[in-house]
Amino acid sequence: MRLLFIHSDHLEFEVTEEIGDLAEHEGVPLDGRMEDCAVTFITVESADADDPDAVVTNAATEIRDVTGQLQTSRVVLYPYAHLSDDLAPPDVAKAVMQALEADIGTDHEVLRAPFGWYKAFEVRCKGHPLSELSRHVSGHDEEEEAPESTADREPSEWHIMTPDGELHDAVGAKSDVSDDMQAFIGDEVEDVQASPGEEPPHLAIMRDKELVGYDDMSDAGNLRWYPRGKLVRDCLMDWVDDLIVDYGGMPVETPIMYDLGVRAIDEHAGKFGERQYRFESGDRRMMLRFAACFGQFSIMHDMYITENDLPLRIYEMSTYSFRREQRGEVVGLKRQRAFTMPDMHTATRDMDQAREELERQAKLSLSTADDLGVNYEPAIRMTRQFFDENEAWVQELVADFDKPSLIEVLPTRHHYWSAKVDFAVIDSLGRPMENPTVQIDVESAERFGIEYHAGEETYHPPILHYSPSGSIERVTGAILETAAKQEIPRFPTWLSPTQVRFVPVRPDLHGEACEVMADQLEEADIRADIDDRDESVGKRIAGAETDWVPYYIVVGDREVEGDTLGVNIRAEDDELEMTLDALIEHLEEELDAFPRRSRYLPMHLSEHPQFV
RNA sequence: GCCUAGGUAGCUUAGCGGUAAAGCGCGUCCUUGGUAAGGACGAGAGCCCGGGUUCAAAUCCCGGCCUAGGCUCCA
Repeated sequence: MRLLFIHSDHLEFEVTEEIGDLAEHEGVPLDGRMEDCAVTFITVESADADDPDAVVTNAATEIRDVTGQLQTSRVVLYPYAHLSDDLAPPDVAKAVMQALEADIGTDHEVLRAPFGWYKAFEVRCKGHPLSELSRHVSGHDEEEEAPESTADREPSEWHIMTPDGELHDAVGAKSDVSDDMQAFIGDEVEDVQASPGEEPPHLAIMRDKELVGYDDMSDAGNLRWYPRGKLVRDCLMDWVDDLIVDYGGMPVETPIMYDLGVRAIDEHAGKFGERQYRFESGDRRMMLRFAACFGQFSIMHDMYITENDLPLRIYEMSTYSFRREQRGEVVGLKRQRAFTMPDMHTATRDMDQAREELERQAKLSLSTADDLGVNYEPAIRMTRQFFDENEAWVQELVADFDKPSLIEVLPTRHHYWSAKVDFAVIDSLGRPMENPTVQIDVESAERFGIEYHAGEETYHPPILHYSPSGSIERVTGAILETAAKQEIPRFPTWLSPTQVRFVPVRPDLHGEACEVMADQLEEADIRADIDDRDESVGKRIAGAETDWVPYYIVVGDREVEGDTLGVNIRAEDDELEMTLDALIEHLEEELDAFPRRSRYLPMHLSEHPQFV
């Protein structure tokens, strides 16, 4: 709701013409005048329809605040549609105006102008500094969200469950768990602030290595990827796609924008308050998706699903999803306003199948930690009721993870999920980054009209939300944070923009030999380049080190004339004599399970432009 | 969104009322190199944007934007 206050010597109005069939005829005067009053022009907006009572209460508080400041007890409530372009339905607006009159009327003299009329009016503003004020009121801030906020919720119970099924007090168990889990407990349970004031190291790395940057011409939290970073990103996306298709997910692609005029969209979106990008397109109000739920639910809604189709797994790499996070929450690769999330939704027959799928999907994520070179700490969060009914299953889950797991038991359900598993990477400052997550959604099937058919009956399936890796940005961040903790910071070889680099001692004499070998590597789908810049050998080796090239080879007369190469293995800080074929064989083995992409930058470093 | 700190060359930073600096990168030349950075010279700056104070503002003040930290938030 928008409010415009004018502290006036007087206001006078009379109706001129009815607007459609909206006009109010009873309970309000069709003309009137009030002296020395706070004139309040009011626009009721679409979001107010979610909870009109709360909006009225909040608006009344604002009006009392203003009349208090203006030291007046006379108020004009004047419906005025022109303060916003996002109006509530007329019947809602009318009801809000009436309720507001009833509320304010208890301690003010109120003149309310009728809704649904063109009106002539005259107003004289007093002109002092406080005489013109505008306010924005919503149903959420003061009335709804605040009491719902975590601070006022009944606190969760926290435990550590060990793989043997024993439940321990979370804080008490700290001495028996890994450093990462200790940091996780510190952050989640004890509210410890790790490394306060320090900037996460991945920020410097993403710039220095020419991976990712900010763009001043866009909004905060919208990143741009340079070729080296784009290659890492694309490889990660290929990898997740392969993982999920192999698992049984069926890829789709769905729209990124949705019409807020559709009831289910508006209801669902309304729950997320201000955290969306919204815009007008022609005469439609649209929003950008904040996950792939909408599009995939829409597909499921339109499908004829039978019992035999379950579990039905619909998957999408959501380039992009948008969340207009608060400015202070947007940080580098940890949180953005536009991000890419692999998102799968699985419709299941019943809670038994939902639990079974959740377990398999969670295990799948956990098993990928080695591929990414990161460590995951598990957390299982659920309602008291879910835990009481499923304790044995939770024990089985933790035994399956084979890692002590953080257990959060929420006294009541606050979210759409009743149970949720997530995996956190602990960054180099000791702060958790939540990455993969899988949740059991017990609400959405009904809201979106998703059903499956079994015999004569139809049922709403429990639906799992699953992000097998977490957002691609956050995965990249987690890999960089993990690198920052390593003695020799590096990417896994399959993600390295350059996998093998040749350093010709004399580019004019040894460059050609390098090219022949680089071509041979590329034929085997290995990314190779040649540092042919006119720089000293020492400097170019330093370059291979700072570019985190996993394998690099100095090529001079000895190599050109001999059979073997001195291959520097960066991760091991070691040099091994081997033939090119042996190197290719070694890399084939190392890269076997991973996506292969060609170089994004020219083979010769002398041709690389500077992006940063 | 609120609070704190910062925004100076392509990058990282110094300067903090009085002629704008350094390192890296870039260009030219010398060096023709063997496992972590050879030398010389040179180009390159509406000092974030808009107002104000002052004889004089990158420097002080106010507002805005951006970045980070903290709070809150993370469906």
